Amino acid sequence: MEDGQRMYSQQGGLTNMSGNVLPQYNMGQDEPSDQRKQEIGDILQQIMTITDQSLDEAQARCRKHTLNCHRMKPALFSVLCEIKEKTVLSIRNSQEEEPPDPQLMRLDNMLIAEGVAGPEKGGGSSAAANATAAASGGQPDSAIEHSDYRAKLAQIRQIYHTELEKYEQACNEFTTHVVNLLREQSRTRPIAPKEIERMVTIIRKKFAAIEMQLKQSTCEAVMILRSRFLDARRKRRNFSKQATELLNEYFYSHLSNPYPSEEAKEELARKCGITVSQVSNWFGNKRIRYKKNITKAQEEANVYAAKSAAAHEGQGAAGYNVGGGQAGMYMNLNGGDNYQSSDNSVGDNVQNQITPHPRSQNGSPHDQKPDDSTDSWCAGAFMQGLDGEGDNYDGSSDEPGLKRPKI
DNA sequence: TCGTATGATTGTGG
DNA sequence: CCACAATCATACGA
Repeated sequence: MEDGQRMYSQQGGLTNMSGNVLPQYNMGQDEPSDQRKQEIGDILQQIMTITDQSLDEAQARCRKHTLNCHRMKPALFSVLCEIKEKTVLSIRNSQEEEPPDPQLMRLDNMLIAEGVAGPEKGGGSSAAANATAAASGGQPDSAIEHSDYRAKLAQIRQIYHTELEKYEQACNEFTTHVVNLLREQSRTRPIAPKEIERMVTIIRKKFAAIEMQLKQSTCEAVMILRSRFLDARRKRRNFSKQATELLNEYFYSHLSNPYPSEEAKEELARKCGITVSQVSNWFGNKRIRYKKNITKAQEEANVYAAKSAAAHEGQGAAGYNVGGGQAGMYMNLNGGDNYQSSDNSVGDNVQNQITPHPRSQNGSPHDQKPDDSTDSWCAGAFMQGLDGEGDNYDGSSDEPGLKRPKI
């Protein structure tokens, strides 16, 4: 109470100061300034002391009413609002304008890209499907995983949207509540509409932070889902038999140069229902494993050669008769006794014999004759005859005999 | 359950 | 960026 009084006495100066301000608000124009000061002083005193008084409800209502009805009230209200704005609110004001959070943008982008936060429910769903398809390269093999993935993603999306809605609703409810409260209080406290607005933005910001957390955890969930379902390494699927067949056919029919061109890869990918990079992987693996175990591969080569021959019956299969003399040929290539025929132990010997494939491949394999150069990828000479132009396995190649590989 | 096959990834070199 | 080599992680058959 004493404090209040002291402050009040200090505010005498303020009153004077306000006296300078008040005319701006067009108040009390027709009254002598002394009287005005007196009245303002009264009101201020009431304000300063009102909180220290214990009032029963009736009393409080009565006082409130008196205050509210006072003709000086609106003007004082404005002044106090202004002072408040200049002191407290301006600090907040300075922090208000901030650039869009890059983190939030990242999260938003990801959620949209993953089809979680799509434009609409339907759109989101198709976006999710697209994302899935893009990630898989449209591989029909893993359709089950994809539907599973999509279901899980839809679940995440559902939770996300539900939560978002909840937050939004809560935010709106809370905002309304606060606004109402402030409006109510603005009858007795100097609360300008601007301040209410500001409070609303503060609330929205708080809820935006919560929303961001939701987005973050949603992103995490999607990432986990992705890694679980779309990490092909973890979910390795063998290609279909047919696909493997096609790839093997190509490989063995281009054995002297098993480097399909981009177009050939695309074609193979299309035929096999796999991606181009899978085709590349396949050929990469095939080449390396072929080299590592040539004898076995040879047998396989013969199988495919025989198949091709059968497929092209009547065209003469002489060119595929790589079986009989093959081992001998290879022995030749490897200097005979050096070669160890036991499984998986050919490693070093073979590795030393083969001619690494040079980087430069001029054109598609279809453009290359089996023996048009000596830089075969893998001692390819003994394969000659297997290699044809495309599927033209007519065996009519009258190329000269075997070439000795570079050793 | 174990060994092998196989598709994918990683690291390296050109 | 591509090919290769090594390696990983899973699929699959015995």
